[in-house]
Amino acid sequence: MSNYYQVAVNFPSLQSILTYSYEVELAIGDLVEVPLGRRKSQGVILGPATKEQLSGFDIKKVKPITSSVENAFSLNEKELALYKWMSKYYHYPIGKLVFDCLPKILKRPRKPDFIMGKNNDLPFELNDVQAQIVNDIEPTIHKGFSQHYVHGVTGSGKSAVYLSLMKKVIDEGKSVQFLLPEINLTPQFTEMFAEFLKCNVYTYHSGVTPSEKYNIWKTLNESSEPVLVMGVRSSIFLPIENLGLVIVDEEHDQSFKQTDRCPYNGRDVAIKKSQLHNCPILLGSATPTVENFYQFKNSDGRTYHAIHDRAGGGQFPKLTLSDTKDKFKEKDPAYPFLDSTLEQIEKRLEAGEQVLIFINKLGYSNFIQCRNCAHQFYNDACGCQNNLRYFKAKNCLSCSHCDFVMPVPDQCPECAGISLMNKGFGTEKVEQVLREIYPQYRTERFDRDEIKTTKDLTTKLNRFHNKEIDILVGTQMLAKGHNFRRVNLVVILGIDSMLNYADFRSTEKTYQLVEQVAGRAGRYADDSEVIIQTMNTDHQVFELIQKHSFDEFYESELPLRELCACPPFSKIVMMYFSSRFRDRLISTVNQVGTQLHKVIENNYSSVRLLGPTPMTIEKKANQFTWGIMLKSDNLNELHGVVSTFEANYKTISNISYKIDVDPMHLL
DNA sequence: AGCACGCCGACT
DNA sequence: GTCGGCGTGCTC
Repeated sequence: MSNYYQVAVNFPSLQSILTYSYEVELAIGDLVEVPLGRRKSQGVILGPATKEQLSGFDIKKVKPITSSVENAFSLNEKELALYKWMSKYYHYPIGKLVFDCLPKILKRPRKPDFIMGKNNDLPFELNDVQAQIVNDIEPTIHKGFSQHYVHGVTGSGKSAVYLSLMKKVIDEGKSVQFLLPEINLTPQFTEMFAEFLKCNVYTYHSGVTPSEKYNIWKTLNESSEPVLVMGVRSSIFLPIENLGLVIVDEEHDQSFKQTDRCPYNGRDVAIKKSQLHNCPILLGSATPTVENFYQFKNSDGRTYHAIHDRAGGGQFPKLTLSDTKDKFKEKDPAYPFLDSTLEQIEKRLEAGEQVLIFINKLGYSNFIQCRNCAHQFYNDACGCQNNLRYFKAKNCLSCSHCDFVMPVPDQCPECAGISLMNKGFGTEKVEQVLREIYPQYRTERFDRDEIKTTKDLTTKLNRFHNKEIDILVGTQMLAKGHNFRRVNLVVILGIDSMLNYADFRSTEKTYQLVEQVAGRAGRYADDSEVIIQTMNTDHQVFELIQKHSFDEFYESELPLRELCACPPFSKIVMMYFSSRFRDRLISTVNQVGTQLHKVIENNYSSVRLLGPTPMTIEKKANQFTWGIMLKSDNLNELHGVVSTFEANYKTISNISYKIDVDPMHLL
């Protein structure tokens, strides 16, 4: 007599749950190998198949499970519950989700590397504010699920709060999951925690090999010893027994959102996970997302804590806005620097200090153009409509949306003119300009082009710390987590493109960037400065940052969000449709649009539909993409619309779609 | 997603 | 003739 099971199979269809039989009894969560068509696939047992499920189709079609996976590899109840929740919330097939998130299964697990905690006593006393926060949160450790927020300026000592709470949890024999962005996961940070905790500390990030990841999974799966797991978003899928506390540091960070496959937000999955494990979660940031600021200040069952001052009494840098309107021409040798900015840079360099320059663009210029016929270079290969960026050292033009690269031609392909001009600037140009103006100082770059590996990163940072570099020109890579003792001046260039970006979060993102950048400077001096060159000197966000009144930015942003029915006042789902054929795509999205309008009208009247509209870059890598936006303050109705769509949508060849719940970027 | 089937164009 | 392009359809 064989048993019938519902198996979530690793294949990307909405109906990824199929029925299989097996002679031996299997448990829920067991991983198995199953025949799928003419090939094999992996699956996870969701449960026994009921009579109704079996009566739905010809029972003779049910195939037997090939084998259960070796080493009794099995998901526990809580892991499965988390995957089930994600599958529903993100409208993503469960079978594919599980095998996307799980490390690759290997034959023979070994003991993974970890740092042994030293359990030393904390060598510091918490200050009053920190102690108050710990005292407020500590009693909740025993009381099941609860949510807490620490909003602390850079340098305010959030880590001391984390550490104190972690120590208490670990000492009680429970485990801690600590989520943070890749860039903040430094060995020093990890070792600092290990120094004071009575448990093994595991780190989990992109540098950890697949076999090591599997070993960590397996070790945690088989042990219930208290551990600290410090990891990036995907570490949330590690099975941790006896979880006592979850911490998400830098909660606002974009890198918690996965962009490929299932577009989940690790922070939100972490909240769900702590709910399933019935333990508290602590989010922290110097620049909270507007959503969480609102949630934690306004709803029951959540606590919000603020640290307004830097721990050592350090000062905040002065913010200077320098107006670039009509100030310079692009052939000016100092472009894109204002004279006043250069004066300040010089002053700092002469005093033996170092300087940081931020630009959120790579390369030498945004694009090049023929002086004679105004010809511009586009990406003809994949049809991206945007200009190709110019990289001077590599002498090439490259597309920022795909991997297309072409050499710079000697003459204009239109008119054979030989003079090409540069428009806009990036890190490479800024580096060159500074090297020309200050040959006596060492200027280097810190961006994705220059830093390819973690080794490059540490080498560059060490050289900067050792003052082998005077001026560091970098992208956002440089804005996170680092402290530089000799830096008291930071210059921000090209922020206008961020501010003017058509996204309801553009002000928030600008605010976060400036605050984070300001956090890099002047932790150790009292005359530090951040200079922002901008054409929007009168933008309110700068005024609010200048005043350094902690909450005012949020208070000013909320009414705007309410007015446009944006988060936190509504939830958003984006539906993207892509195809190589523009006409087929447009007729499909229009059809879907009209049908969804009817669905909304009949059953989900709280939902608003916007679009269909083409993506800002409509064609990318030979694929056209259009989007439909759904908004509602009623999450159930929003899910209802998406589910109705999924139930009724008939797959059309050459058209694919993707659902993004709680998107980070719109179009 | 794979993988096969099947239906058309252009090669030894 | 048949090799291979990819459009279509299915997976318990």
